[in-house]
Amino acid sequence: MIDIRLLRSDPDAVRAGIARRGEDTASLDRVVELDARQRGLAEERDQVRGEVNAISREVGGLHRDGRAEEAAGLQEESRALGEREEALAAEADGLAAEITEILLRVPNIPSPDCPDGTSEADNVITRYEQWDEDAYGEHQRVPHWEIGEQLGLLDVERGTKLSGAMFVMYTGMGATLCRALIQYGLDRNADAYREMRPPTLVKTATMVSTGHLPKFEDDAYHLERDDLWAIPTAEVPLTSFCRDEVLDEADLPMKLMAHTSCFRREAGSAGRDTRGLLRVHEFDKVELLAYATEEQAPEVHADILARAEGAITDLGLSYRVLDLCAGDLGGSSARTFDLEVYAPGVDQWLEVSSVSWFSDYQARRANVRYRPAEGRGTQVVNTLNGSGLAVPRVWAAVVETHRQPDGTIAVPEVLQRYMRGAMHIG
RNA sequence: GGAAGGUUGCCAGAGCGGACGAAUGGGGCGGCCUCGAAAGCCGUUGUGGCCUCCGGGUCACCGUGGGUUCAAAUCCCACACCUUCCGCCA
Repeated sequence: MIDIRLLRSDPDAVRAGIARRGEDTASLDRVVELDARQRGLAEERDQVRGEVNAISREVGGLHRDGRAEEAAGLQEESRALGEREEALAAEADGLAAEITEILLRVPNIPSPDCPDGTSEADNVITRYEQWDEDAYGEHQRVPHWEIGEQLGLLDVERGTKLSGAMFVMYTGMGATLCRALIQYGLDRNADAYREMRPPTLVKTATMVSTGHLPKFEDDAYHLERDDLWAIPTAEVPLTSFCRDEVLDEADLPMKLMAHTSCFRREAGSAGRDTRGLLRVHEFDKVELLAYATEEQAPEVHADILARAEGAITDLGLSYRVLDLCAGDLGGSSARTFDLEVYAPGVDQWLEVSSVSWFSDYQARRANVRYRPAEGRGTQVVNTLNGSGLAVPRVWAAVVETHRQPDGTIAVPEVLQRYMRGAMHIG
């Protein structure tokens, strides 16, 4: 949630920021107007409450002094004030609820460093790593679903039989590779990130905290009977780990990681990338997340990006880094770098990590604060996160990139220890 | 799923209609004492909203949401969560 005080004191700046996303800013004007009315009413309500409190104290005194009969008039007066207070409170609460409802749908203000642009096409490709267009042989130009079928690593048909389209069944060494990637992703970050294992079903409030609700309701699986949501990423439970808490500055940055299943309805993507592992409803991912002060945030952002890159590099994959433009930024993010890995078999760049800085947007929703070492009061923390390793697309890139002329797959060295020492698949 | 008990400040724990933002103890912080420390003593110690002539003022918060009352931590109702026991179970 954006800071309503900033909207109040500098509405033009907020409008300009939101406009960079190509979003309509009319709702901001509406909030400014409602906020002014709400505060007026709340102030009046508090004043009336104060009068009621004063009278009650007086009545209390009269009762103690055994002059209860003298209190009747005051009680009558207070009752009338009470009715007025109730009316004011109802109106003020109604406006406050309306403001919150709008504000929960207003995205974050992009960082000034975030490039201009209105769509995916305007994202800035910052750099290519380990990539040589001409370095790929014919044996690498086979899509992973074909390789998976040849070597018995994927069973697309049976996955569909069980759960429908865009659900996957990994088989044999395919499943082992899946697990190896997860363990690899966790182990290489365990030096600085505390491993967590959160629940994958969460309450509505948990989804609201990260910004996945209310605006993106259609993207998530919802278990109606129990009113629980299947998490689209471990970002969701990890961001709420400290919800409604006040941390010590000494605890920051607090770095966490978790492997979880992730569930996405992919509502807007029907018919796109339906083959293989490019887009699936359920997948495994190792997520890195941190709570930090605003001052620490840039360094932590760089750390997560470097770690996400390191995992890809050591798997021997090619990738590129994109600096997302304002128009393509996720709603909660202020700045995002996307990592896209090159999969030669499908000849596509696959997004495998979004490394984002959310400023205090999520933390304000989640109400996560910290007590500064110096000075009084509390401050809202900053949150950052990114995928340390997202299994299906990395799995696909590994299989396609490391396919040998004889049709087998060379297991990257860093994974061998997690695959019972196997150096080849097939 | 059934039964009983519980939820108060950083922690423990009192309060069960009025002077309660809340006793008392512990912890933290500051000070005294000391060569230094312990002990002891004194003081201090929540969060948020709004207003502010920046001195402060005011309102809210005792699990959550309603209700009763001039007045609710305290009474009533509903819900959530926790603990224990029974049942079921990986």
